[in-house]
Amino acid sequence: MSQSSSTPTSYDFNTVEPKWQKAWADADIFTVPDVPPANKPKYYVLEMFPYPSGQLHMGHVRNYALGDVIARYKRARGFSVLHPMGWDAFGLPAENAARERGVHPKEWTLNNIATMRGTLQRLGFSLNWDREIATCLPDYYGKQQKLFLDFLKGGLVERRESWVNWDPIDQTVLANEQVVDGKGWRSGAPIEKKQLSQWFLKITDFAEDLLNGLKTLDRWPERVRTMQERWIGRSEGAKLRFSLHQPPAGLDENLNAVEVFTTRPDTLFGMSFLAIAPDHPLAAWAAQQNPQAAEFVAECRRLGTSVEAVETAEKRGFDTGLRVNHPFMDKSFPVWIANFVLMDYGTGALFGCPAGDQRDLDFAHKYNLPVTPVVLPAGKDQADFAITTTAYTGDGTMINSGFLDGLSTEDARKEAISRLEGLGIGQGVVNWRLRDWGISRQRYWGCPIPIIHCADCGPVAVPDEQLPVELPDDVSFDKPGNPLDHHPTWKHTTCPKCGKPATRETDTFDTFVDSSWYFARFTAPHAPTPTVRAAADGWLPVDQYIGGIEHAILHLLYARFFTRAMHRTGHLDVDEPFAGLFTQGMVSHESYKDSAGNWLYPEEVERTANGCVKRGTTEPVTVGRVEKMSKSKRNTVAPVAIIERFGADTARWFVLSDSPPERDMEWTEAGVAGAARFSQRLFRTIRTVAQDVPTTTECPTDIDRQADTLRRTTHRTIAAVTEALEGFAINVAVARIHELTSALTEAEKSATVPGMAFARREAAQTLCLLCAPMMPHLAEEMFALVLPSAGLAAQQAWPEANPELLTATHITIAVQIMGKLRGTIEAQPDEDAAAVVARAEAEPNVARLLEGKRIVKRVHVPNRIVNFVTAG
RNA sequence: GCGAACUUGGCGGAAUGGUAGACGCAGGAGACUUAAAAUCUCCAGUCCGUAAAGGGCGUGCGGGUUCGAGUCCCGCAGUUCGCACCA
Repeated sequence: MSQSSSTPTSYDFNTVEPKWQKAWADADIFTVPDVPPANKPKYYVLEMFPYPSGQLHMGHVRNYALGDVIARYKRARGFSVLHPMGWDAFGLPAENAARERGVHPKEWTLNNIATMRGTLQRLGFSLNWDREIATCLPDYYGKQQKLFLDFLKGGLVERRESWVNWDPIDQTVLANEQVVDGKGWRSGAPIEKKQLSQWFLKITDFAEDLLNGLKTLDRWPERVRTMQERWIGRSEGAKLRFSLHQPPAGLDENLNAVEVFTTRPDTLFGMSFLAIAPDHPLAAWAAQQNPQAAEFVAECRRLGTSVEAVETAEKRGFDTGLRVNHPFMDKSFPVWIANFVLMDYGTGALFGCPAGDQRDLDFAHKYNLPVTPVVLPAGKDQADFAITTTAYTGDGTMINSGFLDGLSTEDARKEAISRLEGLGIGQGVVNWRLRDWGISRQRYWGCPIPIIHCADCGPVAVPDEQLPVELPDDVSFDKPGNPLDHHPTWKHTTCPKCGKPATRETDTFDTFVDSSWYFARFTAPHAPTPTVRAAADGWLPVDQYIGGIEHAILHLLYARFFTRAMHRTGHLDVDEPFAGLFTQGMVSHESYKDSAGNWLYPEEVERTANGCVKRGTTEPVTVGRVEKMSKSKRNTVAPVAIIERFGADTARWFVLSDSPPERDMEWTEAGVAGAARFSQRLFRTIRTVAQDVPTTTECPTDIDRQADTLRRTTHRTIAAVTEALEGFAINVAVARIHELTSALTEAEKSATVPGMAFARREAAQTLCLLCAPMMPHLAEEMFALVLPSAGLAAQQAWPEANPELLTATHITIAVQIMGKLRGTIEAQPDEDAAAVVARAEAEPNVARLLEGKRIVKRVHVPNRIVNFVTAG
């Protein structure tokens, strides 16, 4: 069979994809101005920017394909769409590469960025590349330093001592997750707790606001809001001071009373001990006095970081011998150091009421401390009520509680607080689990903290005109510790205040700082100030943010905090950065092991009739579980390899096809092949229309029923795909496009009936535009065949469904008896109810089954069902 | 321990309280071909029945609401995720 047309016989993505990418770039259609145009509504689509680890992986492809669908769809719907991309480019892997392979972090990072940018561009994402930023470049991090100094002026920054995990070999601070079983993850050295002076951002200033703001985020997943709510952790209670019962001589006066936080001031009469954290100042004093106390404290610290210590959770304590006075009773109670008391929650001290708290009860049993029930549950008799193995934490009536006796738990709480306030030793307070954000890191590859330390003036802000404080390039990684600290000259400078010799802060920011405001920088990425108000206020908030659930708490909370802090310091005018949040699932794949138990890459495995073997051999391969793609399990598929074999559109189409975007999806060879097959079939179908039907075809007034049916399918598909895209049901949109494609292919058989030429052309043009958000290159190629003079598909308006064509020409109505399907009948849309019910009753099978039965009710739901309810 | 989500064919999944299983993958049968690939057509929850007609059973399990429940309510189980000694 000869193909006389100039169009190729199959869709050749290798030549087509670069062609359209160039056409988009030449037409400059993804660029938007810093200030959103007034004549169009704005829409800001943002995907979480990647860490430049080396290669783009499938998770990125899924994330960015999803975002691109939204961006292209919204553009077609008439929005001015901001869709930028950048790089979260500071971080430890670059330093590890430097130590392991001798590559400079900057070179390593910039090379990775170049590689990954290339892959993103080959995928044809509709990004505004002029806005690209990399957090490791002074142009970005210098503005971040400015923000920090403004926060400092605004009272949102504090310097204070704080406990850190110190790795004595690597000479660095480790995050909790880098400490494994009490040892450094790289060095294996036992980790020490050390106090360091660190910078803190006062996120707790906004605790209430961050909590309340969650209520306004109605386009966020419920579970993310719940996680943040718990993380912020508001609890109401009281703070009160217990004075020491005979304070020992020589004790610091500040330690003469111990302040505790409690949510249950009503249970004060059930107290049997006071417990303090091993890091509590009074514990430190006890440790000085008593070697056994010192030993206990040291042991708690050693176990504090290990996972099993938390899991085994045995309550242990050490009696200091000190005693405190009860605020309401003429009694005193022992002060214990207890391993389950956390220094960084509340005040680092609590009063133990064993009857009302399970932990306190376990502790009391272990050390033979008294248990006094103070809350009597409803329906229980005080005479035979006792607490044995389970504490009672619910509400009830107060007993054994002096002036609180007989009150409800609720009233007792209020009464106890008012008495404490009356005595001047306590008050009702709100306590937060959220703690201030320590941002100092002893690392090289991060944003330098713009502070100069002067012996006379203390820490001094670097003056604005000296920003950015740039990282030096000439650093060495041959010694442990922070290369900035070892650098021969970098840190030596003069004090901006007094002019005397001084040293720079050599700590850098936590990299979470970098990602806390990049969405704002994207609105004016080259401005000399961190933001430009008209740009930031015009584009923000991000209308749709898309990324992984793993950032549900920290990144999203920090970004919400930064936005408020930037608002307070005048850098922008919104409080919530992300109006809509979508969390997409992971990409997973089967895993494989050879007979020796080594992991194999998918391309090393071949499927045969008798199972899987190592490619080119007969060595059997064990097929393991479907798991998240990871380098360690080697169950990864490289996007570049897929693009080369199948094209960008096929890769995009497949990651969007089967699974709903919020769920995990499995990457399969068969699935990609199916996607590739579909793109070819779609192309052939559209090309056939382009060849068969002249572009000038008009809709004839007299149209055949088959043509009319195709038209209705087309318009119903428009409505269905639109609805699916609006609801992020991309897999459903894909299914509807499959259906219209099949209908159009089917229509080739009746190509000559009246009206079919027009119906086919309409369907073909519609298909091009409907699939354009997902397969933009193929869409352009097809669109150019169908409507050669109409310009780019990427610039067309989204198709509109004609309401008159949204109903089918005839409808199948289900006929039920007692809710069970017994037959179907055909009906006109909105046909008269009586006629439909009569026809339903006459349907042979229905009539047969209704014989001898009395119909007590006929339910008719127009265009849907008829249901006969019978009796007897 | 606390909290949340989820549970539908061999698989991924679809379904405003109204014909459960759309669409895809894998599978089966056939057409085309010397053959294969590609492509196309048809079949396909399960059981009874002759692959007909028809019927039974079916959305994790047990109840409930309703003319009608995958969908709403109550209880249970399982899976996954998050937080985890939070006073």
